[in-house]
Parts: sequence; structure tokens; C-alpha cells
Amino acid sequence: MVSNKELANLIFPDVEETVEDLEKRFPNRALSEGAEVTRFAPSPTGFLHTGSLFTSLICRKVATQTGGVFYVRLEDTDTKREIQGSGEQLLSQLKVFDIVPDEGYLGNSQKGDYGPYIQSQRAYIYRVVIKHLLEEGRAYPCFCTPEDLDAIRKSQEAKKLNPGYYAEFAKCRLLSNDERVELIKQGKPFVIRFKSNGNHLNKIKVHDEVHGDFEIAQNDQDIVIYKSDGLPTYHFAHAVDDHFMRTTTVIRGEEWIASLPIHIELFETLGWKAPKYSHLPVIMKLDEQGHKRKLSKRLDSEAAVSFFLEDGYPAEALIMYLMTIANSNFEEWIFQQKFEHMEQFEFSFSKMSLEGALFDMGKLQFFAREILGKKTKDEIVRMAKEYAEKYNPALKELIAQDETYFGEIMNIEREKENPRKDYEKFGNLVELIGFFYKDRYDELVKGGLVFNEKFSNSDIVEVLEALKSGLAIDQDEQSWFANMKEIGEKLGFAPNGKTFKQNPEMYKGTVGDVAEILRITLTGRKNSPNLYYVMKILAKEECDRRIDKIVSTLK
RNA sequence: GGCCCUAUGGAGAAGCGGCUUAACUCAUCGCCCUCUCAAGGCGACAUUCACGGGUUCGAAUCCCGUUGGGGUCACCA
Repeated sequence: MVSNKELANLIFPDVEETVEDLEKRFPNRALSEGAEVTRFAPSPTGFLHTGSLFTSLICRKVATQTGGVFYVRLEDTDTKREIQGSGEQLLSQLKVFDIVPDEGYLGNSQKGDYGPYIQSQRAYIYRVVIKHLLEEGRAYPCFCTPEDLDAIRKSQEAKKLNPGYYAEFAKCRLLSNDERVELIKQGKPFVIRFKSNGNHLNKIKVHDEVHGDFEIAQNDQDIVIYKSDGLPTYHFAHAVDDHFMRTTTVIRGEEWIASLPIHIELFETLGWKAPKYSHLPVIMKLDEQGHKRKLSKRLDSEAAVSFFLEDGYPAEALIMYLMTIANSNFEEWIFQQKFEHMEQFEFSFSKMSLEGALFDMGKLQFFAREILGKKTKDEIVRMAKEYAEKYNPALKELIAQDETYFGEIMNIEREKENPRKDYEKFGNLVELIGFFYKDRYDELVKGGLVFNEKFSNSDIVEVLEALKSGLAIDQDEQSWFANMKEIGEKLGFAPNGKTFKQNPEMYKGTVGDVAEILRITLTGRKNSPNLYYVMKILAKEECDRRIDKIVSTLK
């Protein structure tokens, strides 16, 4: 009769350390009362997901707020789906949002006493724990093939039973150690399963920091903990890592609630205290049929954080928006703060809504406009440069032509009490301000300009010529506008809307129309920043050139 | 399908048995202001809290049921 110990030694002959040794190697952290140790545990299977950004934001927040530790652990146990380099990418994208771990996997390096922080490098640690489970008779090798498993599932479906590997369906559980040794010696491939003592008819009480208390069926599945490739599965790695890395609160997506019973049983049989759990609502989106669904990286561009970066949204805005989803009282708070110092906000799990919010692009844009509006000239120029350098060659080229000039453009009605808020991202900046540049302007007006159709070409020419000769830009804004009003009045335009409305038949239009004609001529657009400043920046000579150019096309 | 989570306007939500003829923010729509936009100011937008019962003098708030939405049932995380 082969003992459990002998079986364990046969499977893991090289493992000499014990669980106790590991306990000593990774002692409890010396942290003050209430300090939370949180972790973000991505798998390197692609770029940063908006939902992951949300989770890591909260992890960072909780750790900072409690004087704890936030670390990153790379969960690279799925070798098939792994994408080279995505781990580094993840970390560098987090950094853009100012989410920097205190410890753990840092991209090109690791930091901290509880490592390694890359699961594939922790294989030995998992083996120590699995060997222990084997010795205790709480784990066993399973030789079932995918076909065997499939057959089990089919028979269960036919009988309308819960699918899975459990109780009497767990065939390999029934094998004797002698039979196991025999099969192993024959070279049969195997995985190692956890032997559950649970019954799904029993309910267990669980507590979640955001959902509160609820009941859920006990686990009865003999889940795989050790794959045939020698790496652990998520469930097992979660228990081992969060125990030995001394995580106090596991913050993860709601999709994990269903496997909570597995995790709880794992912690129990290992004799470990389970961490606190916080299952975050998932960010959703409305699909074409009007159904809600989880933001999907494959289907939704806004699911990838890179989308916002590439389009030039300020990182702060995304974080601010995400905070409004995280805590319902954040929005009111940040309004009071005038959209500043959001790091001072006190996050709490209890103020979190339980239903997954629909991603609201409009609200993100609102925050983005507020944030960009608040930037000083130097800040906005710096941000634009950084963005252009990385993502937008056309913008980069514009800025490079003359940075001072670009700064002047961006500074129109900025750095004042009520700054303009018309930029929400840098992605469309070239389109919005291109007309300031001669060659772009000439290109823009090539196809002709569209003026208000109530004016004839000769009306327009008359206005433009009068403005060209009569409108001075070397005066203050008020005088400049009074100047334009006066010119307009001479040509039959009312000085303001009220006067026009009283006797509409007496006028061709209002000063507004005069300004619009000038604006379209100078910028090629119906809307632009403050015309006075546009003219100042363009300078008299260029304004005249543009007027002449347009006039010639209208004659 | 089983199990779990969840349910207040177009969106995010406050509300925790009487203070609610349901706060606030975004969006939308009006009006005012205005050189166009943007901003700003003012106003409109849930007779009602998914539905049906019940408890109560009184319910969005408590209980039961139904329905809708989401998640999950892998050698993926």
C-alpha cells in the first residue's frame, strides 16, 4: 500500500521545503492597524482594459488611503494566451494614470520581499503547497482525458445534474494510491485536483465589502489546481499568492463571485485566514440591440485604455470619470473642489453602486473639457506636445513649425475666470486649429466657402472690403467690436439682435452676421475661438491676404 | 437551465418608514446673454421609484412573489 506521502514524493521528488518554511519566508507584514494590502493581478494577454484600470485605481486608492501597500502580480499561467510584452505595456499604461505600485511586478523589474511577483516564477512555491495537500489526502492526480471529461458532462446533462467533476463523478478520486503510482509510472499525463469536502446543497455565508452578506452554495467541485504544464490554475494561485503575499483585501471584478466558494474552501483546508473580498461592478455598454453587456475589448473601442490615450483624452479625465462610477458621492465632491485635487477624495466601498454602470462617453468628455479648460498655457502646450510626439504626427508637425505661435493659439481665452472649454482631447486639435496655418488654410478654402445663403456674393464682398479697410486690430477688444458694429451699421446691419427684431425689414442682418462672414472668411469654419484673438494671432497682413483671396473667388 | 448578483428619469445617481409634490451631475430641449461656437444665467424633462400582492395610520424605502438585466458553470483568468 502506497501512502499519501510516498505518492507526493513520487510526484514532487524535488520539493523539500514545507508550507511552514514558506510561512517563515513570507512573514506577516508589519503594518499599522487598518492598513490594507491590495493588489492588481493582470494576466499579460493584451492591453490594459478600462475595467482593469478601474480596479487598479481602486486598489491604489484603498492602499494609499489606509497607509497600506498596493502591489502588482503578473498572472502569466495561461501560456497559450500570453502576448509578449503586454506585461510591460500594462504597467506603463497604468503609470500614465499615475497608478504606480509600491511593490511587485514593475514591468522590467520586481520590487519587494514577497516575490517573485510573476506567477510562472513561483512554480516551486505552488508545488510545495500542492505536495502538502497531496500528503494530507486533499489533492490527487487525475488522469481523465478531455474526452473522459466530456463524457461525464454529457451524462450529467442528460440527467439534468450539475455539470462538473465532483462526488461520484470524480472518477480519479476513487483510485487507490497503488493505481495512481502505476499510472504515473506508465507515463500517463495527469493534472492534480483538489479534493473537495463540500456539498452544493449546503449554503455558506459570505461577506463582501461592496455587496455585504449573502449566501451561496458550498463548493463541491474537485477543481484542477495543477495543470499538466506544471503551472497552477487561477483559483489555486490566488489562494497561495494572496496568502503568502499577505493581501488583506482582494479587489476584483464581479465575475469572480461565482468562484468564491472554491476560494473559501481552499483557504479553509489550507488553514489560512481568507482575505476580505470586494467584487466590483463591471463597466457595461449598450449594444446595438439595446442590451447591456460587459465592455468588450474585441467589440468596443472604449474598452481598451489605449483608445483614450490615442485619441488624446487627458488621463485625469478618465480617472475622474471612473471615480464617479466608483463612488456616488464623488461627483458632488469634485464639483466643490472645482475639479481639482481629486486625490484627496475619501473612497469607500459602501458608497459603491452595485449595478454595472453604462460607460458614458458624454460625461467623460464633460470632465475632459473642464480639465483641459483649467490648464495654463504652458501646461496645455506641454500636454499637446507629449501627445503629438507619441500619437499624432500631423499635430507634432504643426507644433514644431512654431511652438510660440501654437502656444498663442491654445492660449485664447485661457487662464481666466471662465476659460473656454472647447477642447476635450488632442485627437481633433489639428482639425480645430488647422486654419491658423497658412498652408492648411489655403488647402481648406480650396473647395470654396459656404456662407449664409441669405447674403448674396456682392453683399459679402461689400462687407469684407469694408472690414479690410476699416477694421483695426491694434486696439482693445471692446473698441474693436464697436468698430465692427459701426462698419456693419453703415452697410445696413443692426448693431444687435434686439434692434434687428424690432424692425427686421430695415436691416440686412445683425453684427452677428457681419462677424460670421468675417469668421468664415478668415477661418473657413462657422465656429472658431474668439475672432478678435484669431485676427490678432493671424496679424493684419495675413487677414488681408485671406480677405483678398476670398473676395477674388466671389467676384 | 441551475446558482449568484442586481433593479429610482436617456445616462450616472441621492434616498435607509413620515422632512420627498424624489436631491445633484451629464445629456437633451427651450429662453436670455452673446460676434459664431463654447462658457455663463434661467427654465423644462420620473404624479412616481420594474410589476403584482402584503405589513403599516403612512412605503421608492420592510416582507413575499413575478418579471427584466448582468454574471457564472474550463487543464482561461
